[in-house]
Amino acid sequence: MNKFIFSDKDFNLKDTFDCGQCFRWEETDGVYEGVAGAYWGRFKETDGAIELETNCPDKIFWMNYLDMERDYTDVKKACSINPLMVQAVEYGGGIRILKQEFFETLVSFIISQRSSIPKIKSCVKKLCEKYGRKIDTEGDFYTFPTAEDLKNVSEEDFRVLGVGYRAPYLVRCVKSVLDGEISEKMLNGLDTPSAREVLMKLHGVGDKVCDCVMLFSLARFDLFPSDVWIKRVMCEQFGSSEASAKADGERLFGNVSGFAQQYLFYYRRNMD
DNA sequence: AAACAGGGGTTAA
DNA sequence: TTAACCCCTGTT
Repeated sequence: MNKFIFSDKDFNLKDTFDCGQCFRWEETDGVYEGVAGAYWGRFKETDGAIELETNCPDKIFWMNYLDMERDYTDVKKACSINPLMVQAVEYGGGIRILKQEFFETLVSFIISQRSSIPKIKSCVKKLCEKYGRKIDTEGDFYTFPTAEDLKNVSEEDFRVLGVGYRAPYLVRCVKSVLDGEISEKMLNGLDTPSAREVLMKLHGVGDKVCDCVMLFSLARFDLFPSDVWIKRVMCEQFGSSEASAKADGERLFGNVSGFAQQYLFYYRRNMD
C-alpha cells in the first residue's frame, strides 16, 4: 500500500467528489473511498493537506486524475466575472475537474440522463460489480468494465441493473466503441465542434451528455454543459433563456466555461 | 395505501 | 415544440 500527500490549496474532497462530476466515490465520516482507472483509493483530509492511500505505485497517476498541474487560482480569477460568480467560486473553492476515463464517463453519463445522483451511483456500482474486474486490494472494489467486457451484455442484462429505457442506448454505445466508430484517440484529434458532432451521433447522447463527457474525460474546458440547474441559474442571474443558457455560458466564460459551470452548478444546486 | 410528481435528457413525431 | 420513455424516491 502506498501513501501520497497533496496540497489542499484549491482542493477539498467534498467539493471535488460531491459536485456531481463523478459517481464512484463514497463518503464515510469525511473519508472518500473509490476507484479511478485500475486503482483503488482512500482520501482523508489531515491538517493542511490531503492524504491518499492507494494500491497505485505512482503519484503521477493521481496528479493527472486530480488535475494537479493546473493553477486553480488563475481559473477562479477568470471565472469571477461578477459578484455572483465570486460567491460561487468561493462556495466551491475546492473543486477540481477530474480527468476521468473516456468510456466510463460516456457510459455513466448516458445512464445519468433524467435520473438522480443516488440512483446513478447505484446503477454504476452494479455495473462494475457485475462486469468489471476485481481490484487487488482490501475490500470489494471493481474497475469500470471496458467495452470489451460488455461485448456480450444484452439490453435485458443492462435493464436488470435498473437503467430502464437507457438499456438500448448502452448496447449501441458498446457496439460503436468496439467497432471503432468512436474512440478517445479519434476525438482527441478533432477540434471541439467536430468531436461534438461525432459523439452526438451516438443514440442516447444529446447536448448535455455530450458536453459532460467532453468536459470530464477529454478536458474540453470550453464547454458549458446545460442541465436543469444551470438553465435555472442562467435564467435567474444572467438573463438567459433555457435555449440560450449553454451558448451564453460559453460566450461569457470562454476557455474556462467548464470550470465556471461546475462552480455555478454546485452553488445553485445547494442553495435551495 | 395508492396516486402522483419529479429527477444533472433524448428521441421521434 | 411536445409527449413518452424506465425506475426509484419522496410527498400527499
